[in-house]
Amino acid sequence: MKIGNLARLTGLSVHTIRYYEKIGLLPDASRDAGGRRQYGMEIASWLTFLKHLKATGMGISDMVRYAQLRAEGPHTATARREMLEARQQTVLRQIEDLQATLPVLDQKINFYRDMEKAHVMEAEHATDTSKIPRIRQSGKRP
Amino acid sequence: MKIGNLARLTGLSVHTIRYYEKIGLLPDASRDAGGRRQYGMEIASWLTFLKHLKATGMGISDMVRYAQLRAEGPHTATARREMLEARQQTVLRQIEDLQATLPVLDQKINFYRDMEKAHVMEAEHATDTSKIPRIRQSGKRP
DNA sequence: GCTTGACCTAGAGTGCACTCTAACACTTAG
DNA sequence: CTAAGTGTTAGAGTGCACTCTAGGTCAAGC
Repeated sequence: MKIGNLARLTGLSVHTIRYYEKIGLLPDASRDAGGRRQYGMEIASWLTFLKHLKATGMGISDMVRYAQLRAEGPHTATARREMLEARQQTVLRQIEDLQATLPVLDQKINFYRDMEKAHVMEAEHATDTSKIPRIRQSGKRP
Repeated sequence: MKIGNLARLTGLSVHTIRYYEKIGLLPDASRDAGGRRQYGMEIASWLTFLKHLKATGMGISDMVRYAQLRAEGPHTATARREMLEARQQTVLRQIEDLQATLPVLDQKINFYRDMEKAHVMEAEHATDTSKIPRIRQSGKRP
């Protein structure tokens, strides 16, 4: 597989794949006769896993560290497991932090709803629409 | 309240507060006789709300837009509510995305656990420790 | 034979959100 | 009176993660 193909497959840009190789996230690719990078499927799954790590908020430098451990062989299994367990914890904390923002947003949204209602009532009063019966909209009219 | 005090109160740096003013996240502060910024408590709660917006992943430019709407007055209530509702949706999506990474991490962690177990067993076999009874550690010994 | 398109390199540029520097002004405690 | 501390400005610098440019090579189809 050539680099453009891998890019299409993974959703990364060709530029990004070369950049990942340069910083050590990908092993130096083998080359064809013309010097072009040749990839196998295992690189696609490695990139997919990297995308998952990225989705956890892991930074490039940690991902490089993980890639180095992986390259060192099976005796780094424990170190890698510990990195992933640490990630688990940060993901859980991130979820908590995001969840904590929801009530804040909710409260403000309701505050604005009240503001809008008051604004409408004020307008109604100002133009004396209080005696004009409100039109009830029920169901959909296309 | 002077800027250093506000910084301590909100956990932001003095630099950041001035930067926020420059880009329009904070109204231009009133100054004392010596030209120093003077703040009231309402700025502290505004900054706290901005921190919540930041925690939702909102970028600076959107926060500036929100601040501008706020400065324009109550007739922008609807626009502001819509911004916050959009935020709600992105927060929910972010939570989902993070939750989706958890099984991936779990799987890999278990994979490494198995790898570690296999590694230990291999080592035991190599050094023929199979007949040496394992020491059971129960409770704590300081 | 020539054009097209995919690939190559080194290195420069981008956008975000700060973060810091230099050089100076003012206030307050000892 | 002076030193420490806090404030001021314009503008430069930082770190991250790409993203793009210039100038080239190479293979395949017409």
